[in-house]
Amino acid sequence: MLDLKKIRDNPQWVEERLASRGRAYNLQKVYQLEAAKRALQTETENLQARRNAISRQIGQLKGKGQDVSALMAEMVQCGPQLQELQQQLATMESELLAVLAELPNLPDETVPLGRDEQDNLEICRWPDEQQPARKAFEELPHWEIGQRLGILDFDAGILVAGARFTVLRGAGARLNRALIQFMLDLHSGEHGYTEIMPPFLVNRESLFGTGQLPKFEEELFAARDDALFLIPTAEVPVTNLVRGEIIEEERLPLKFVAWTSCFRREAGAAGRDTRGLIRQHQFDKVELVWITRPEESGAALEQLTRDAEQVLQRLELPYRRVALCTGDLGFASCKTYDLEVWLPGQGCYREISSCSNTGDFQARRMQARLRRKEGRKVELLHTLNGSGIAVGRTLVALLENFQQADGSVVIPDALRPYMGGVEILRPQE
RNA sequence: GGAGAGAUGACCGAGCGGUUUAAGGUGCACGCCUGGAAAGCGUGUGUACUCCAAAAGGGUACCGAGGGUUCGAAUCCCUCUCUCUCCGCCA
Repeated sequence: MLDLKKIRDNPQWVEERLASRGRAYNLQKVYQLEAAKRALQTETENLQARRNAISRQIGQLKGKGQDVSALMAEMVQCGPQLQELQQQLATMESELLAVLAELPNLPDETVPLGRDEQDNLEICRWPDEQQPARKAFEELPHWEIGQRLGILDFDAGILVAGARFTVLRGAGARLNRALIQFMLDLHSGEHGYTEIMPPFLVNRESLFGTGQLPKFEEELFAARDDALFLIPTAEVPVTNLVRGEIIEEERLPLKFVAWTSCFRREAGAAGRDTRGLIRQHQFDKVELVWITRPEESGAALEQLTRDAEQVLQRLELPYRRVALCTGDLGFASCKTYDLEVWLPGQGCYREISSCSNTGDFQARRMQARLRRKEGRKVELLHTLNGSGIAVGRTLVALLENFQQADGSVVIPDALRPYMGGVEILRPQE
């Protein structure tokens, strides 16, 4: 959520920043509501002050056994009038909140201007600046590799659940688990993150806090009889760990890593990535979350992204880092780096991690604050999140990058200890 | 799922319709005292919004959440959420 005071003090700048996302946001309603609300608030509070004063007087006089009927008579009109004002005020406040809650975050000044993903800025490639060379044989897409190996069973997914669900079998299931374990060990053991195992179902308050609600409800799976939703990302339960908290400055930054399954309805994605594991209703992801002081979040995004890149490097998967342009930025983000892994089966780079600084945008929704050592002042925290990294897509990348001419797939060194020493997956038959 | 108890400021804990602008204690901060510390004494101690050009200083709201009764609600009524105890069921 945006800072109302900032909107009030610097409307032009805010509108300009919002417009850089590629569509016009009309803030007229905010200005009007805000001004009207303040006027109404003053009026209401003045009346409340009067009521309180007279009520106190009544109490005191009554205590002395004096007559209070004159004062009581005066107060009789006060009640309904006050109730009317309070109701108007409450309506106005919730209208204002509703408008504010749907405005996206302001892009950071360092974010490249652009309309859509075409305008994203490539920062670097790994292991070098070349596009990875094609192999001497025809490289297959992962769904074919996986089916030949007998580890990806798309038909079974459809059978037990439906489209966009997949069953992993044998070494496929093991590989998925090995990747999770490898990533968690790396981040908690070497990068200093605290491992979290959060609930996979969350309430509305949490989803509002991180910005999925109210605007993106159609993207979520909901529990029918309870006010709970399946998490679309671990960002939701993990970031909300600080909701409503005031954290002592010296405890920051907080760094969390969590494996969860993620559940997304993919409502707007009909027809896209219908084959394979790229776009599923359920997938595993290891997520990184930082809670920082405001002045730290810029540097934190760089570090968080490097931590995510480490996963790809250790797994020897070629990738590039891309800075999203203003038009491609997510709702809550003020700056995002995507990591895109090379997929030879498709001959392109695909997103495998998205690392975002949300500044104080989520913190304001969550009322997550810090207390400064000096001055004891309270300020909003900054929150960041990034995939470290998407497990299903990593599995895809492994299959496609380490496939051999004979249909086998080599397991990279870093993963072998987690695969019980298995070094190569061979086609069945 | 059934029965009961409860939810008050950083923490403990009183209050159960108007002398509470939330008693008292602990903690914390500052000051006095001390060679230094402890003890003792004194002062202060939340959040949000708002009024004022700003500061100083006011005002309003917040005693789990939301409604209601009342001139006035932490206190009475209703609904919900959560916690604890016992019973049942269960990985």
